[in-house]
Order: sequence, then structure tokens, then C-alpha cells
Amino acid sequence: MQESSSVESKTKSVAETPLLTRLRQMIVTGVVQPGDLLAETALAQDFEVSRTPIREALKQLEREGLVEVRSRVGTFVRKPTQREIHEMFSLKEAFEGLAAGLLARRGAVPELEQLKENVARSQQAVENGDAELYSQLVHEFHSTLVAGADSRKLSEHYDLLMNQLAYHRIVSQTLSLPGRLQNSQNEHQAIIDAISSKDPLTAELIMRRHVAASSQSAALAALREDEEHPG
Amino acid sequence: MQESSSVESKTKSVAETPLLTRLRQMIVTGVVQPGDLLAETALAQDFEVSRTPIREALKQLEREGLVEVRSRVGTFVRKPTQREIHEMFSLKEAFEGLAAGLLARRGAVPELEQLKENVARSQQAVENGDAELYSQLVHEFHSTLVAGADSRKLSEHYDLLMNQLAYHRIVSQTLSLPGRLQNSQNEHQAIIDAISSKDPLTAELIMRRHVAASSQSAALAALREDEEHPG
DNA sequence: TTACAATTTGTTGCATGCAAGAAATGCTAG
DNA sequence: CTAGCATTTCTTGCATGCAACAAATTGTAA
Repeated sequence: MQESSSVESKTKSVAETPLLTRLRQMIVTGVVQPGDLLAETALAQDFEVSRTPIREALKQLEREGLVEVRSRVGTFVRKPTQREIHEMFSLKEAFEGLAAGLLARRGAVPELEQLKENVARSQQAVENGDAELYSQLVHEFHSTLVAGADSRKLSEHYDLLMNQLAYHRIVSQTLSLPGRLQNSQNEHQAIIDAISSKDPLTAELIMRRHVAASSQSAALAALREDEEHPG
Repeated sequence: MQESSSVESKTKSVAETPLLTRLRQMIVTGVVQPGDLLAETALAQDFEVSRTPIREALKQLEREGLVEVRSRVGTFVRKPTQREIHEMFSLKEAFEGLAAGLLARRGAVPELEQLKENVARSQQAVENGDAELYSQLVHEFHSTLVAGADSRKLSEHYDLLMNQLAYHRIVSQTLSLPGRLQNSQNEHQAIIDAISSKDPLTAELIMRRHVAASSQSAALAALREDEEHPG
């Protein structure tokens, strides 16, 4: 399994109550499944608060795309369509490409060091065959890169996207295809090189190719999962 | 002046109550100014509803980045910093670039026709020296292009961004620099050509350069405005 | 059995009262 | 006149009651 699931980031421009966090976690970790009803009164009892704060949290989750509020019927856990998943990966590519370019332009040294260390640790994980650790490190690589772009607005949009995408841990279960591991590892190194050379265009290009490649695997995994457990 | 200000789009995945729309309009049209207090009780009286729906709308606007809710103090109209404006234009570039690429890849004929007609009408506006109409048509050009990408998720993120950017009509007051009008017009034509040739890479590249160019003007305008009326 | 209508149940939407806290105001002492 | 403290005022945060509506259930007639 996996302990930290929703997108943890320092971007807390909008009030992030503990309640909201707990509810979001329940969704992205699969404690509640798509189609499940999230009734305000029931949740209010569970969390020992009144309906009001529950209600506000659910509205927020609706905006994040994780639930659907049907007026006077109920609030339900939402399952993204195959098409939406595809659209989100396109956005991921654009966001991370932008981030790589910005990072290269900035020439941010500390973040670069962090990325290098990440690749080193990832290499070890590959050699040890520790897929779980590797998956976590990959996530960290991408997070570090986006954070390094040093754009609050970009981070906000990225977090929003990744929370929707984190649904069912699609992202983390993806790299298992044979051969893809070392490929991904090499691509990470290439991205670092481009950023080091302060070459924004190349950095963006490689990043986007990299994201596109892993997205393809991820989308396939999501499709398979969908066929096994149709909503 | 200008009648329609906030980003009108068919993307209504999230409940868009009339109240929310009206409040948002008040902000982006400048009826209420940055720093102004939006007190729940006062608004409730104005709109003749209770505090609850007002409160929910304000929370939504906080998520959209238009207001800031300070707990137990008040809800205030927010003014984006110069830096945030810059960050948002970067995102705009990425979004519209992505859209141009997707549109070229799709080869969507009806949208293409719409864009061509837009350019024709814009050309007339330029010749007539009707800056107001031209500004509106430019906005329509970009909206049509993004909508034509046929990505719900992209539209959601784009709308979110543009609502924040619509603040003080930064976008519309921008193209007035001498010479920039015909330039912009030419760039629009070039974008259409690239899309027509189903050349996604070129389409994206030109689109991004175009957005970057107009963003520079817009950012300058925002800066000037900021110096004249500091928050 | 089936079709259909009445009723019951369950859910969100809204109104409102009260509590908690922040900030402004006034008051008092020096 | 000024500094500091008490008080008052204004705001949001939360709890809760009720209304509106959708959907499920039940009963009934054919």
C-alpha cells in the first residue's frame, strides 16, 4: 500500500481544514469508492461536527472534481471517465513541461541538487528491485521539479490536477512495465542535464516527451483497471 | 465600458448559481475594489437571501482566487500581485499553446471556420479603428480556440485562470500599443494557417509566441495601472 | 403479474441563533 | 498629550430547525 496519497504541497493559499484533508484522503485512498454516497448527516456524525463544515468541505471537493453534488439527491464519489483521464494527462504534460522550462531558466541550484540526489536514490531502488520505493521517488521527482519552478499559480493548478489524478493511485501503479523503469530513470537524468545547461527549450521538450511516455503507460493501466472493475 | 466581463463559457461542471455569477461580476468589473470588505450580512441583505448561500459563493470565489477570507475578520476583494500576474500569463501561454496543438491535431473544421470569420471581422475593426470591438473579437478568438481543443479539463483550468486574470479587465485594455494591432492580427492568421495545415507543433509554437508577446504588453499595462492606483 | 398512483423516507438547500474571536474604540492614568 | 487597558462592535464559524424536492416503497386496481 501507500501511506501518503493526496498531493501534499506547501501550497495552502486556500483554507485547508483538517476535515477537508481527511475527506479527500478517504476518496483518493479508496476508503470510499466511486458511486458511494457521502451523506452530510452521516459524515457529520462520524466526524462529530455539524453538517455545516461537512457541507463546505464537500463543496470544495466538488470543485476539485472528486465528488458530484446532485441537488436534493446526494453527494457521490466521482469516477473520472477514460476521456477525462486522457485530458488530464495532457495537462500534466503541459504543466510539467512548463515547470521544467522555468526551472532551467531560473537555474535554481538547490532544487537541482535535490533532483540529482533523487535520481541517485532511484537508481539504487531500481537495482534493488524495490518498485514501491521507486514509485515514491518518481512522484517526489516530479513534485520537486514543479515546486522548483517557483510559481505559486502553477503549483495551485498542478495540485488541483494531481488530486484528481491521484484517484485510485493511478499514478503510482504505473511504471511496472518491464524496461520502462530504466527508461524513465534515463529520462530523468536527461532532464537534469538540460536544466543544468540552462537550456529551457530542451528541458521542456524532454520533460514533455517523458511525461507523455509515462502517461501512455498510466492511461493503459487505468483502462485495464476500468475493464476489471467497471463503475 | 464593457458589458460582459467574467469568462462566459459552456463549462458548467460545477454548480454555478446566479448569486455566484453576480458576485463574480461585481469583482471583475470593478464595482467592488481590491481591499473592499464583502461582509456576509450586508451582502445577504443586498441580495435578499440568508447568509448561507452568500457564504458558499464567497468560499467559491476564494478558491477562484478573487477574494481572501480572513477567519473571523472578513472577506476582502483580492488584488493579484505583479508576480502572480506574471505567473498567470505563463500559464495562459501554456494553456493556449496546448489548445492550439490539440486543435491542429483534431483538424476541427467548424471551429476553424469560426476563427477565420473572426479574423475577417477583426480586420474590419482594425480598419475602422474600432478598438473596443477589436478587443472583444480578440477575446472571442482565444475563447474559440480553447473551446475547440475539445478538452473539458483544459477548459476548466483555463476558465479558472481567466477569471482571475479578468480582474480589472487587464486583458481587454492591452492591445492599444501602436502597431501591435496589425501584428496581433497577422499572428492570428498565422495560427489559423498552422492549424489548417494540421501542424500541431508549429501551431503551438506560434500560439505561444503570440500569447507571450501580448502578455508582455498586458503585464506592462498592469504595472502602469498599479503605479497609478497602488493598492 | 403488472402498471400506476399515493405515501413515506432520505437528502440537500436555506434561514437563523449563538459562540468565538479580532479589531476598533473609548477611557483612564500618568 | 500619550500609552495602555477595558469594552464595545463587527465579523466569521458552527449548530440546528425546517422546507423543498427526489426517489424508493407500498398499496391498489386491473
